[in-house]
Amino acid sequence: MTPFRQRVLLSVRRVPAGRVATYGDIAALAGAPRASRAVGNILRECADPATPCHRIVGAGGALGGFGRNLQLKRELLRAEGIEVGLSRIRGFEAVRWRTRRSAR
DNA sequence: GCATTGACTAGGG
DNA sequence: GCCCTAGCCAATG
Repeated sequence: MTPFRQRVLLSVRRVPAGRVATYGDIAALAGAPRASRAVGNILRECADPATPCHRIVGAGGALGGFGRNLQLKRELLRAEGIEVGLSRIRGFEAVRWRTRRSAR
């Protein structure tokens, strides 16, 4: 478990239910605004049950990925009150989790 | 230490 | 709105 990875997972846990954050947001909270890609690699494992990795989406509301369970990701988000289109979050800006530091 | 990979992003066609 | 390209980063072999 590398320090960066811990910061990323920690940041993901800070996202409240019913809200979503982008890989870039998480990267920024973890201290590396440009490491959105690396964040994806870390979430790819998604081994920690305490980490709501399904709340992390791509910029602009793109679903992103979820391994072989992208379908599940949509259901989880939908269950939290987030409307998901074919490949996008509906009302993304409205449900996007924002804080002083996550705002670019 | 270099090369490859991937749940990314912004910009252009 | 979709496809491609070029940067960017951490993890892995």
